[in-house]
Amino acid sequence: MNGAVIPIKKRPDSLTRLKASARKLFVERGYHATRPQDIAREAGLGHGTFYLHYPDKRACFLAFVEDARQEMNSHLSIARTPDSSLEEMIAATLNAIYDYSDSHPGVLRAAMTDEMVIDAEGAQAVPLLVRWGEEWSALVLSAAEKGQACKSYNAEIIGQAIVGALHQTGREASRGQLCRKQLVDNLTRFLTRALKSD
Amino acid sequence: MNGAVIPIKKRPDSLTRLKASARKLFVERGYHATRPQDIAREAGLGHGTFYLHYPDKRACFLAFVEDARQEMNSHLSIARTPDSSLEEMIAATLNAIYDYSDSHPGVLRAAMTDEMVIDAEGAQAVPLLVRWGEEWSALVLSAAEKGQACKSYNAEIIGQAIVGALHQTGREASRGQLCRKQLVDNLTRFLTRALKSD
Amino acid sequence: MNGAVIPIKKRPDSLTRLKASARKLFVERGYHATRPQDIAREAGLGHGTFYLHYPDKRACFLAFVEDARQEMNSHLSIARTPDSSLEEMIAATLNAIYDYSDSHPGVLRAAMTDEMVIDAEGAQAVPLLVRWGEEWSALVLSAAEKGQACKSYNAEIIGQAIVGALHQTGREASRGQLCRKQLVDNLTRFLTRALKSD
Amino acid sequence: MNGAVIPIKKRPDSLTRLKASARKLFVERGYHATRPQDIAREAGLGHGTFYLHYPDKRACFLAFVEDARQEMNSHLSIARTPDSSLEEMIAATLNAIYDYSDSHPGVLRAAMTDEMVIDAEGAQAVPLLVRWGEEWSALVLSAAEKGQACKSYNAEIIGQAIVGALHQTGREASRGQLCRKQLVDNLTRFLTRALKSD
DNA sequence: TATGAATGAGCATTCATTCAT
DNA sequence: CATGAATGAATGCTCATTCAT
Repeated sequence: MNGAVIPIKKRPDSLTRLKASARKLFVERGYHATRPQDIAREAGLGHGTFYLHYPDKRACFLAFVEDARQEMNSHLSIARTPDSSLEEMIAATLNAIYDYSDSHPGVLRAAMTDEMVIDAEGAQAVPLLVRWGEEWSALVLSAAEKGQACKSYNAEIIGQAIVGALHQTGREASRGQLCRKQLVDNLTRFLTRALKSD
Repeated sequence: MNGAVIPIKKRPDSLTRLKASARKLFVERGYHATRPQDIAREAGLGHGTFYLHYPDKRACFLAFVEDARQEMNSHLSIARTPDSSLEEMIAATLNAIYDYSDSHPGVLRAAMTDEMVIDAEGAQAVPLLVRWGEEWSALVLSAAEKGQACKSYNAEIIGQAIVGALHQTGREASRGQLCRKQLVDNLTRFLTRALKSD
Repeated sequence: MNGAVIPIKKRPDSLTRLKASARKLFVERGYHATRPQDIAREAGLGHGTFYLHYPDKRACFLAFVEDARQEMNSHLSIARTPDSSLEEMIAATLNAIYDYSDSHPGVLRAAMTDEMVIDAEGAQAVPLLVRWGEEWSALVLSAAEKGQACKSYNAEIIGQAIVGALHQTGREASRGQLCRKQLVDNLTRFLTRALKSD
Repeated sequence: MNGAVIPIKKRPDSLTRLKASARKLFVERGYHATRPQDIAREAGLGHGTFYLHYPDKRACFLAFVEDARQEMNSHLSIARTPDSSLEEMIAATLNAIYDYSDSHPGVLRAAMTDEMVIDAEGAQAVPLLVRWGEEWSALVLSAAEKGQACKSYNAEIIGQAIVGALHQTGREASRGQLCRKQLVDNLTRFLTRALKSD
C-alpha cells in the first residue's frame, strides 16, 4: 500500500501563477502601468495573495528580471559550441537571442526597463544590460587570447558596445521593422569585422 | 516718451523658465518623480501657469526631448567637417557627443527615457534613439557611396546598431566607469573597422 | 472711496473647517476610527484638501490636542484669581475644568488619548496629562511657599496624582455617573485636606 | 502497556501559550500594532489556531485584561492584613501594586488601554480602572464605618479619584521619572491625610 | 484539534489637472 | 497672463478573518 504517495498533479501553485501573470503584464503594459492587484487578478487570486509572495511591487519586478536573465542564460549556454570560430560564435549567439525573443516576445525589452524608472533610490545593483555587457567583455577577452580577436581593445568598453548594438537592433526588430535573417547576417558580419584580429 | 525704449535685459519669460526647470528636474529625478507643480515652483511660477504652456505633463516632457535633440544636432553639425575620412568623421562625432554630454550632464540619458515609461498608449511617434539611428543610417549610406564604407550592409540595421553601441557605452561612462579618451579611441577603431570597405 | 476695503466676510477657510471637523470626529469616534477622508468630507471638502493643510493624520490629531490644550489653559487662567486661599483656588480650577468640559463635551477625553495609540514610535514629546501634572506641581510648590500647603511633599509626584484624580473622576462624570456639584465639592475637600499645611 | 503513564511535563496547551504570547505582545506593542497572526506565531502555532480559542482579536484582548485583573487582585488580597490602620492599609496596597508592576512591567498599563481605542461601539462593559475605582470606594466606605475615614465623602467619587491618582503616578513612574520609595511615601501621606476622619 | 494559504474591504496618501479669482 | 486652493480617482499596501485540508 505504498499507493499513499499519489502526487495527483495538484496546485498550479499561486507563486507560479503570479510569476506568469507578472511577466505577462510587465511585458504588455510596463512597470508603472501594472498594479499588484492586476497581477493577482490575472492569476485568478486575491490582491492580498500577491503580498504573501513579494514584499512589494518592486521585488516582484526584480524577480521577473532575474528569471528572464536565467532563462536567457540557459538558452545561450546551450547554443554555444566550444570550439568554433569567432564568426560562428557570434552567429550562434545572435540566433539564440532571437530564438528566445521570438518565443518570449517583449520579455527582454521589459526586463531591461531602466532601473531609474522603477525606483530612483536603491535600484537594481547592476542593470541587466550592463551584466550582459560584462559577459560579452569576457567573450571578447577570451577570443583575443585565442588569437581570434584584436588584442588592443579595452574589452570592457567593447562588451558594452556590443550589447548596446544588440539591444537597440533587437528593439527595432520587435517594432516589426527589421527582418531577422538580415539582422543576424548584418550584425554577425559587423561584429566579426570589428573584432577580428589584424 | 523714452518709455518706449527696448528693455534690454528683461527677465526670461515664463515658458523659457519652465523649460529650464523641466529639464533640470527631468534630468535630476526622472519623468515619474517630477510633478508639474515641481516644475512650476522651480521656475518661480504658480502651478496653474504650467498648463498655460503645456496641455499636460507628457507634452512638456516631449518638448524637453525635442529641444535636447535639436541642441545635440546643432552640436553635431558644427563638429563635422565636410571632406574627412570615415575614421575622422566617426572620431569627430564621438567627441561632439561627449562634449555635449559633459556640458549637459544627464540630459541625453533623460531624453532617451523609454517612451513606454511615459505613456503605454499613444507613445512618442519615433523614439529619439531610433531617429538618431536613422541619421547614422544615412551617414553609413553616404560613406558607402563615397567608397569609404562597405556597401553590402543594410544601412538601417547598422545605423541602429551604432547608435545602440554609443548609447550603452555612454551610459556606462556616466556611471563613472569608463574614461572618455579610451572610449573615443576604442569606439572609433571598432566602428571604423566594422564599416570600412573591403 | 476707501470702500475698497470691504472684507465681505468671506472664506470660512478650509483649515478652520478642517479643524472643526477633525475635533468633532476625533471626539465622536476616536483617532483610529476617523479617516482623513471623513474629516475632509465632514468639512465639505475633497480628500486631497486635507493634505494641503496637514502632512498626515497624526499631525492633524496633534494639532487638535494642542488647540484643546491652549483653549483649556485660557479658560483656567481666566478662572484663577490671584489672592485666594488654597481651597478657593482648587474650587475655582475644578469649576473651570468642568465648565470647559460641559461646553466642549468629550474634547478633553479625546485629547488625552494615549500617545501609544497614535504611533508607537516618535510619539508626542510629552503627553497632555503629564504637562498638566507639571502645572499642578508648580501650583503645589507655590502654595507650599505661601504656607498654604504642606512643604514635605514631592511636588512632582503630587502634581501627577492630582491630575490623575481629576482625569479619572472627569471621565466617570462624562459617563453620566457622577453629579457635578458633588464632584466639585468632594474633590475640593479631598485635595484641600491632602495638601493643606500642618 | 506502560504507554498509559501520565506524561508529567507535557508542553503547555495552545491556549496557555496564546495567552502568554498575547500578553507579551499587547504589552510590547499595544493593541493596534499586534495582529492575531503575530500572537499565534509567537506562540509557535498556526494562524488559524488563534480563532479556535478566541472569536476575534478583541476577545483575546479582553481576556488578557481579565487575567491581569485577577492576578492583580490576588496580589492585593494577599498583601492586605485584616486589622490595620488606614495608613497601613494604603501603604500595603501601594506596595503590592508596585510589586506587581515591577514583576510584570507594562502589564497594568496595557490592560488599562482605553476601551474606546479597542472598539468604538460596544466597548468593554466596565473599564478596568473604573472597576478598581469601585473597589477603592468600598475600602473608603468600610474605613469610614470603622471611624478611620471621614464619613462625609461620596465614596464613589473618592474611589475613582484615588485610582486615577495611582494610575497617573504609576504611569509616570514607568516612564522612569519617579522613584518608588518616594512614590509610596508621598502617596500614602497624601491619601491618608485626605481620607482620615476629622 | 491544528494549519496557513487565501481573501478583499479598507487605509493613508499622491498627483495631474481644473477653475474661480 | 498668472495664480494656487481644491479636487478625487487612483495607488501600494495591510490585516482580521475564513476555510479546505
